Amino acid sequence: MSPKKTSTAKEAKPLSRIQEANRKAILDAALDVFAKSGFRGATIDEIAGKAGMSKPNLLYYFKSKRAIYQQVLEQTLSEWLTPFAELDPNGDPVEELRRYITAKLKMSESNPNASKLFANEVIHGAPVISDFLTTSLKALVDEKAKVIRKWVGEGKLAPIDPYHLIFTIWATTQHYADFDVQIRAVIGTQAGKPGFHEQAAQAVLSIILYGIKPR
Amino acid sequence: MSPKKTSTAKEAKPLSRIQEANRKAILDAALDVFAKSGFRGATIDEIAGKAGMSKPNLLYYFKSKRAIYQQVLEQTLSEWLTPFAELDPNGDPVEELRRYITAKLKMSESNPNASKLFANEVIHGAPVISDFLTTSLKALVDEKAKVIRKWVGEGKLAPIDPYHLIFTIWATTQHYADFDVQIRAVIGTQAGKPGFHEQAAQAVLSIILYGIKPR
DNA sequence: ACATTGCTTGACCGTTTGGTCAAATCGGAC
DNA sequence: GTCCGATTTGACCAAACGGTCAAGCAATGT
Repeated sequence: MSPKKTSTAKEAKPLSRIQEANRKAILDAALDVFAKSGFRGATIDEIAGKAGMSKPNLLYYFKSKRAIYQQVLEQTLSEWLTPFAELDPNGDPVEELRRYITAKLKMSESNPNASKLFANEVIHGAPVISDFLTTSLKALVDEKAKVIRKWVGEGKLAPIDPYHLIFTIWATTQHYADFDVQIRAVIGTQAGKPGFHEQAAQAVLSIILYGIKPR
Repeated sequence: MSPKKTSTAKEAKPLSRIQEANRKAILDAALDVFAKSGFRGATIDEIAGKAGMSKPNLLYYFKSKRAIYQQVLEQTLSEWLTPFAELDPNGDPVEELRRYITAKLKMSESNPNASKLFANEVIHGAPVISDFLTTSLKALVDEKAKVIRKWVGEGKLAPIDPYHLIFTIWATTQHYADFDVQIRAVIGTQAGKPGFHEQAAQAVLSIILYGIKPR
């Protein structure tokens, strides 16, 4: 709008260069620490240390531990849902879902902390994002469920419940991020190897697309 | 020394009636609290309160917070894996897996706290049970993977990687326990209704057995 | 009745942690 | 250089928490 102030309640601050850099450092560090230790287990000191500053300095940029948590969670959520929002009603259903599942698995590999942060929040009852879940997320899922139902109606997908399909995709893809320690413990060395995540994507896709009954 | 016993290191204590009752009350309360708040977020005071006793009294039965956690985790783990261990190599593969998935979903419904406790532990790097994961669990999974591979070899299952199939089943079934808050937020009122978990089981089974491609 | 053992708790301690504050330092505008 | 606001931090505080301890209470055997 204007260089002056017209916003409802929040001032549109210019955000100096150093502010921007420090806020980013804090949020990056916070994602690590919150994902590793949960909200309660994380300490401001550790986040500050990882961000390369003192605790009071961190609190100069964010007014409380909760404020950092909220910010990093919010930021993570939106990027996490991007590929889901991009499911194209006009594309080929199987191809769209294949793309989505593949993208989600790649995200779980490249940024497992985002998944863990979210999982932790939800497991503990979503105290911070329950509003978001019942409004924005629900609306988005309802919309995509309609798309899937349309695909089913057109005979382009087997007759499955769209919501449970979405849950199944979320569950399987996020599992590779959230439970990576368990997966590594169970399958041993090969979990870290380069081709592993492609193999996982292949297997998950195969199951979800074709099932396990012999064909 | 001891009156008679000659056990390796631990004495086999008789465990009086009142001890048994109190230990059980503590472990039940601890499961609730640890599942809700995680290890770090849980407080001895809250566990003691829920178990109907004072904090020092609780510490009379368990020597530390960690000791309670270890015990409740251990106990939960074994019962959690029971239906997996019961996969019968001589049964019909599809029927065996259907039974397993159904049982697991039922457990997620009746005792979501067990699932949440475990999920929390693993997400945070499995500090307490990583030994268990790399030894007992790995051995069990390896054994069952062999069974699945045999089934595939006999043409009774489509050619899928057994480990990823197991992970997929774990992921989907536990999702209904760990993310129940999100599921309720997204699908609204019908999540609590009586038939819901049967419907979920139906959908999950349909996807894993037959896939989503039109047939 | 008494003693011994098991069970329970109020009061307390040391540490950790979220958050504050006043003072010091930095950095750009003039 | 000088000034002024932005940035940074050492020192500190209050609350929360895990754990201890000595003393009280209950139960059981003799």
